[in-house]
Amino acid sequence: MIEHTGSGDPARTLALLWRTQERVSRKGKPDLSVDRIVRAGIELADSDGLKALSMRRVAESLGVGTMSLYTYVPGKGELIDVMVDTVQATTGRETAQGWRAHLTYVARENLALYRRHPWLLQVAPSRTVLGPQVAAKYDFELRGLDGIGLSDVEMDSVLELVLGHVQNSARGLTAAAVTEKETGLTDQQWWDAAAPFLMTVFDPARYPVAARVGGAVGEAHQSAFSPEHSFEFGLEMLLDGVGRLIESRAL
Amino acid sequence: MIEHTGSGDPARTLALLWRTQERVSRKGKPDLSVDRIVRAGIELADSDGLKALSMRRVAESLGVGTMSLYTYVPGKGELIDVMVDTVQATTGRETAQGWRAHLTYVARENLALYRRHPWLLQVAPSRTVLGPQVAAKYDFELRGLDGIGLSDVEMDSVLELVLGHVQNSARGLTAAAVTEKETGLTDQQWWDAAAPFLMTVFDPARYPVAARVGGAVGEAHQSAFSPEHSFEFGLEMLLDGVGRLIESRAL
DNA sequence: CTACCGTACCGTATCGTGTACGGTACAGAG
DNA sequence: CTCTGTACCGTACACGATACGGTACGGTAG
Repeated sequence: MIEHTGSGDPARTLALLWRTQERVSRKGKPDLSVDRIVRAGIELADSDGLKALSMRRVAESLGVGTMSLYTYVPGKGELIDVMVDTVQATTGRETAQGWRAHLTYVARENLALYRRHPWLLQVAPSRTVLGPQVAAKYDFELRGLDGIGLSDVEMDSVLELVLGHVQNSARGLTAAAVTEKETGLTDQQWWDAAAPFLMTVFDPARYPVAARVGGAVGEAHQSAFSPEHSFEFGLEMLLDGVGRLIESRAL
Repeated sequence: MIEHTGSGDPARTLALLWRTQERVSRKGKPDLSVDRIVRAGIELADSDGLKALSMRRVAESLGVGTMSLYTYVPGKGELIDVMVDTVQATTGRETAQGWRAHLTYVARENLALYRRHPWLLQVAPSRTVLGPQVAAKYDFELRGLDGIGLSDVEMDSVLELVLGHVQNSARGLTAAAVTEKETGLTDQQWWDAAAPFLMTVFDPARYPVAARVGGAVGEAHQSAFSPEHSFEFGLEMLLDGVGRLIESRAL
């Protein structure tokens, strides 16, 4: 289940993200607000996953009617957009010495973000959410790459590459937990149910390398060691490549 | 919208993937079949996206009632699983000289696969679909990394890293098209609608680097050059890192 | 040839979505 | 007190997946 966001008018979405509406509201007593709704949405998604996020459930958790939400938020897509932007603010902004330490820090912070909010992986990254928190984070992350010889486009490409790797790693790290909640089946249970059947059908003669490697990976996975190591190992490789690029630009 | 797959019994799903059921069916005249259903599903997803894939629409395109599908397929999740497995068979299997050429070939083939079937990006990669085509592809892709000094787990990690990069690149490359279909808005239209508002709110003083780099990336994007280049550039970096690893293992 | 029965197919119903529309009730202004 | 704008919500609709209980027919047993 990949959720698409921001259904309609971009200007409307942006106004919401940047809170431009100046909700004066003399009349009536608004006990609801965009922030309360967004907070409730984040809580719900954190605990039960994106699939469980419905307007009805958000409204219930706030003790209001479903349609009341639409006074503050144009629709579900936009709500998710604001949730995404809001959550970016929780990443750290420490300045590190040098681009390599900076990118390592950025990678770790983003990985932690995905761990706190696994549902971010379920949101389709189709059109970037251009909210204030996203902008601030983007600015911070680029700042550590500024003035070391890379072009603007290269800075963006490098950052994108690192963040992409983080996202892949996050998938590996949180997949088990998310899938377990989604399907109600432990990885172990799933394997136990699948294994006997696979035995009869997965011919090691037809797939010799896959069988051997798959087996080894399965064993390594049980020691719960592989995903973290894979993250660090991939990051090192990337940074080495980036280092070479920077050196070539510095000449 | 990320679609989750394979709802229920793993054994049932695997039996479906490997076509173990031996549908003898003396009685009645089955003009329907798993393959026909899967083909229809792939066609529908190719042209209209995963979001448009509903049991009703698949049934309609086959000229049968919705519930008839359930005679052959346990549910929508399992249908998607079979679709995913089926589509893997279309990737090339040419043997290349050396691991670097092999990985480059594998990366390109996978990128092409995503281009042919963008909906693959919308399927949650939660639990690998262990079908015959996936197994065959995995085996082929690993074979080119066998016997060059890497451990089994390392072989898998390297492959995963490359495929992850391909997936990220595929997102960049196809995002525009998919999002356009999903939202009915061109990137250009979206920007035109968003730009005037962003001007008023996106303070270059607050986000100096982001503003500069974002602008440059936007311009580069218009020349439709960046994503392909980003794919190649990232791949080179990864392969350099892998080369270093292999050298260190060869000692 | 008839009776039977297993199976392919499907009509209907249930429950869950997002959200459009038309109220209702209340707070503040005149 | 009247008027009006707004916060909130009840209901309805158009989808979605899929459980359940038929129906109709082809092959087989007698």
